[in-house]
Amino acid sequence: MKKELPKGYEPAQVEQKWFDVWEQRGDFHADETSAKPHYSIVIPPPNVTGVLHMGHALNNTLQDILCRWKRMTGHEVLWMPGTDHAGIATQNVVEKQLAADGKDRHDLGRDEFVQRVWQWREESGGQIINQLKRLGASCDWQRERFTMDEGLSKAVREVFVRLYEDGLIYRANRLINWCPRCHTALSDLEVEHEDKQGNLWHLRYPVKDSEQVLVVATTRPETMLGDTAVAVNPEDERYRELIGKTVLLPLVDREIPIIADDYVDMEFGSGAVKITPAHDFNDFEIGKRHELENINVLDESGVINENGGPYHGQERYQARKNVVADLDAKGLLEKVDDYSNAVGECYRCKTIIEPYMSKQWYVSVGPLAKEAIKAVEGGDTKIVPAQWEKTYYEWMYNIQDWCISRQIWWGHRIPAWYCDDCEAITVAMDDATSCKKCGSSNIRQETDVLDTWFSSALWPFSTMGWPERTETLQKFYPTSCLVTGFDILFFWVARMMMMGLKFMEQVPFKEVYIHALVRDAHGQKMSKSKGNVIDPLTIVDEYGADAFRYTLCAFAAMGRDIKLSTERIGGYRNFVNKLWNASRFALMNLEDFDPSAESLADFELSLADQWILDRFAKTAAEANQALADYKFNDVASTLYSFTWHEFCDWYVELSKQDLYGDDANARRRAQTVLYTVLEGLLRLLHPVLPFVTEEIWQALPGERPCISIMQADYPTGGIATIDPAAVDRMELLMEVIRAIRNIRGELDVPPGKRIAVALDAKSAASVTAINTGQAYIKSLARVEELQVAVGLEHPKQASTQVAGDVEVLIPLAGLINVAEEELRLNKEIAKVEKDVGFFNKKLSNEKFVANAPPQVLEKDRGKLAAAEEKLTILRQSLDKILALKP
RNA sequence: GGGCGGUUAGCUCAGCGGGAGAGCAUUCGCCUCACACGCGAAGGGUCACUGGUUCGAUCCCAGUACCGCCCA
Repeated sequence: MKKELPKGYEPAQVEQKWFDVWEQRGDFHADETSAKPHYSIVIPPPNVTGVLHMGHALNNTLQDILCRWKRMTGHEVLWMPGTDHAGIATQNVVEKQLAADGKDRHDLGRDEFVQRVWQWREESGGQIINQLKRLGASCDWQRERFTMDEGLSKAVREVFVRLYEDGLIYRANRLINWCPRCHTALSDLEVEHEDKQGNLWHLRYPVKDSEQVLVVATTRPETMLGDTAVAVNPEDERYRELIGKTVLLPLVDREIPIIADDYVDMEFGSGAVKITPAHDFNDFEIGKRHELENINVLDESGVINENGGPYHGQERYQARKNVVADLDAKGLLEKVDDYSNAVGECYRCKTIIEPYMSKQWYVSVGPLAKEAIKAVEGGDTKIVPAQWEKTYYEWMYNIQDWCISRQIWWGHRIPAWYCDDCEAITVAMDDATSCKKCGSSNIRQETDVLDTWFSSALWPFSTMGWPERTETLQKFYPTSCLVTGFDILFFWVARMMMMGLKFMEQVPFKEVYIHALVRDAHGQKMSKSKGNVIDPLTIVDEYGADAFRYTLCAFAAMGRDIKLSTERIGGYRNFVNKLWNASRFALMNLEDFDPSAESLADFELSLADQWILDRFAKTAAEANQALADYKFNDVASTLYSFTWHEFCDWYVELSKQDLYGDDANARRRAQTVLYTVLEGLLRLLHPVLPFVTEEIWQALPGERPCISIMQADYPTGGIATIDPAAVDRMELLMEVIRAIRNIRGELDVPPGKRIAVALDAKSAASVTAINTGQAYIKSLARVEELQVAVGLEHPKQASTQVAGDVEVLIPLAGLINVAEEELRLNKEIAKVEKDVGFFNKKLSNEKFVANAPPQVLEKDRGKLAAAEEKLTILRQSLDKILALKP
């Protein structure tokens, strides 16, 4: 498959082509009967309504890097994909469609509405799956699951029934968070708190049989319609006389007691608080303590109900205005302050929630949390970075029972039946037809569905076929790793821990890697309303999936948010192109090369060969370590600098001598090394850059050992025996080349001009090294004539630079401006003087010499000696230059 | 109110006990036969502040200031 690669890398067709091949061939499929060690990850299932955003892109790129890496290191990899039915979010989408036709879900009825949602899902749900594929996600797509699948629904029901039977699921009438728009209860986690600028109204409540008024402050004056007490602190001298008396609640003319409770903060406002047990969580607790009545004044849409007297039928904020106006008219409004406080909003529709009395289903999470805490403490599950463990514990220790019922239609309907004859509840695996207690068939099923997060809590085992004891579960559970953002640590990770331990009796994952959130270039959270959203697919179109993946990998440093800028992505696009062009260079020079006919061991490797092979070995080792440690940014930077600054900048240039020269053996040797390093480099890069590496790898000469690069072995270290002394010699040569280039650059010697260079080496070893590598110097530093010897006679007028123990001399002879050379030398001397001063000071410190470890001391002494020698040479050169001046 | 994180080159960020790093941006020189999405060279930082530990602190500890996030 020899072919000419285009001059610039064009990602679009390459990506599409390879993804189709991989998927159709089943390259991502996990085999549960494989004897290889397993590695498994379950995808955090995106909402079926979701469109790919930066968070998904980061999350899935990291998972894909891990999966591809593990696949190449001999593991049987299962990356389990799927989507979440996203109860409220999905129901909202379909309700919006209905609203466009002037209908609501009640016009359709429950069955038809649910049918309609399924239909929506068939037609337009799950587009995010195709978007993930565009990123190159190597999930086992044949196994794609959906939380409302038959199998997963069965798991949900099994879990519900067993928790109920164990007494861990119960019903209770409590205050819950209610979304007046979605018409459903929400768990505490589903409420987002946002600071809002509002008011604090100070209301006057007349004390009965007295001229006195009690002033109470509130941010929600309309709730006064449901007040059932006024509370003061028992220690508060101001009100001691009033405790036990009553006030006459204005507007509704209800008599309510003045009570004493420690909860009341004497410092806040007037020190007297209105108590509305049915509409405030704190008040609810106080109400319980004092056996106060709960008067609910709202209906499920946030409209004042019949308990609100004259305000009946008014929407809550309209009622607020009216209540305030009416109180003001009666002289009962003391004052209004500006006040900002945290307001709870529905996480799905941003409507301000109301604390609302209602009967809901709960999971008693205490016993489950206990196990989940133990599992992390005992190290069965490791959280990376470890700082998140603290957050995890904090939440687990303070966990509240989980409200799992939702008053919507899209979701897993709670498998409980109420008997109209005896009022017993029947909870069963199979749909009940009669009451378990009295046998009556006069029963009806609970209309509520379960919280979406209930089913996702089971994801790691439900997707593998639980409650059956499947082969998949046996092979791949517990999963190896979970990759997720910290925003769903509680929603999802904590609950998977609880459910996994309860039902599988094993942790759901051995490690949890928590990555950062992606923000815009200024650190702002990306949101539609701010208009700062960068669409991942647009990025993929513009820069290619590989470049985008590399960017995310490079940004994914632990413990910090990611500020994404398109400039950076452009930089990695250039990187991919660089790799592409280096490969083009290689392919052009490997046309007559047959890798199966050559072996590295057959050649006497050049200095450059040994150097690059040494660097490759170290790079491979570093990459593996960084991947094992989830240090994705280290992976990216290690591979970047090897590819660009070592392989391209140096080795490719160095190899040209041999590739273009007359020595056929040298050419074959260089071809072998070039091929070997490039081929290995492609494998090293493949987890991050799957598309471009496959494309190039397949274009390399010779036969491939396997059908796709993704099945090839991941390099872990050396591929040839290297003489460390050869590597040192190469590095000296490179230093000499840099020294010559420095002079050329600083003194504006035209790049095309070939010059003469004299090298005065201080050791025979250096002379040998330079003689061996003189072709490199001539080529890379554009040198015409090269002289080298120990104690070489210096040209009369020369520009000087020092490289190791080699004095680099470029004869001035009309080339160089004396004044500029003086300037350059002075600059260099100043630098080295600073070094000498630094080390002198350090080494003359007796305490340092007495206390520092010997290696440090020795190293510093060596550095001082080198710097001093360099300084001497430079000063001598300066003297010579000055002597030239008129 | 409780907790966590951040403050390093103009910008975005690595590093986290032994002479300050990268990418982008900047300056200079180059269309050198893989690549101008490129090549070579260069400039640029009291590592927020104040103390402490140490022979030695950007790095460890304490405090201050300012940003950001999570939970109530």
